[in-house]
Amino acid sequence: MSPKQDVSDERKSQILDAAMKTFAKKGFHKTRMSDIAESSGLSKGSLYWYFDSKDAIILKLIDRVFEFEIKDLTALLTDDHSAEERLYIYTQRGGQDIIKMLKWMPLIYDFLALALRQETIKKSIRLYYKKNLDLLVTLIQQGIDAGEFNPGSALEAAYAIGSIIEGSVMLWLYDPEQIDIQDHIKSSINLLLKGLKSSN
Amino acid sequence: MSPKQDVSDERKSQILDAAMKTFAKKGFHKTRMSDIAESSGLSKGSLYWYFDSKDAIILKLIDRVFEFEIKDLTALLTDDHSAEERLYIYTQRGGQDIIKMLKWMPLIYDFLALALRQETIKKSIRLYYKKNLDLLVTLIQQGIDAGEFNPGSALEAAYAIGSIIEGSVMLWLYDPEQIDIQDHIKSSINLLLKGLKSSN
DNA sequence: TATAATTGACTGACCGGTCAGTTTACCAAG
DNA sequence: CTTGGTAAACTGACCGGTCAGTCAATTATA
Repeated sequence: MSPKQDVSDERKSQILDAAMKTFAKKGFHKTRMSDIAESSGLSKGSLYWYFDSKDAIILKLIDRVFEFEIKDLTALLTDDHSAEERLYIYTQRGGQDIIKMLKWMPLIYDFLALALRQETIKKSIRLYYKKNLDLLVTLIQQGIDAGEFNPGSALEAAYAIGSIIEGSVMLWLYDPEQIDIQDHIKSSINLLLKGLKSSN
Repeated sequence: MSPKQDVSDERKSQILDAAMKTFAKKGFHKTRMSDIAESSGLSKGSLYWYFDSKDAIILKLIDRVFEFEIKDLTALLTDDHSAEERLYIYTQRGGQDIIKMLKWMPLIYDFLALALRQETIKKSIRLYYKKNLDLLVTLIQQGIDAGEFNPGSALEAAYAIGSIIEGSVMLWLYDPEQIDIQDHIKSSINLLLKGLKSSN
């Protein structure tokens, strides 16, 4: 029997929360282990009780951020709206998620930059995109099968929609005041859907 | 009269070239001033003769990378192809440029991450996007005026196209083997153009 | 000969990681 | 309900490597 109840899960997430905040504000390099310690309410020594190194914290955080929460999205595949409506729902949800993530975006870009240099991290991100695209492909294929969309490559259309969402985030991030990202995604997708549905 | 001919421009670009290579490979933090010195063929002391600090080198490099080379693109606005053809030319050129830039992408993502934390850098990037979008808006408006495209917001369509290009790069970067970015951009733009031209 | 350009050994601040020691939580024996 | 034993949890002063930046000395050029 352990002489104490296990608090390690709680501590670990305490540390990760603190690290996430500090990394987002200052970036990886400028964040000191002592900053994380202070912000987590623990001591530097304790950080090393729960994590092997600063890098280990970063890696764990990447997993956490790109952990794929697709559960409520997969429900979209079986509900009874039209494919077009479901695509809208998908993109609107995406937009909302992104707005919620605004304060973490600097951190996410640190991760993306890191990923371009480290194959392991690249893989998690690839997986993340892949799962999103797969869902889109299925959704669009359903629309094609139902005669709602023109026949054509569902994959290509999915890439187009995925690109629009990713790219919109990019443009928005550097000018969040100017741009209403929800509107912008919506009108872009609208144009695209016209293309998907048009008869010529 | 200066007793020597001025070599400072040459040295500066020597240093910036070396820094760009090393930063792209290792990232800002892991790059040592001695690395840049070695790669530039100069000594560490000389770096400080031409630049005040490591940060100064980074800032200068950002200017250089996002320096907007729009000259040959503005020519597009006045040539005699159809708006649609000119849009294709624009996006194909974009694709080509991006492929050329592949090896610099990690560096560019470092910049983008930095920009989200530093207002000055953010401004250069905002300007970069703005100039691109302005050109697109003009191009599309010409298409609308010529009756080639449906009337509608040229700005919205420009955002859509801009997003597609940016987003395509994003998806491609993390899976460059799988994706042919030129094809992907082309088919996405195609779908969008169908939307722009469709009558319903 | 004057000055611009260059060098690289050196310095000192900084910080990731360590560890000897302390506290806490829990349990079993008295 | 003590008390004492035990191991987990926690602490922060400290260590040692690292590296941006300096500068006295040297070399090249006009």
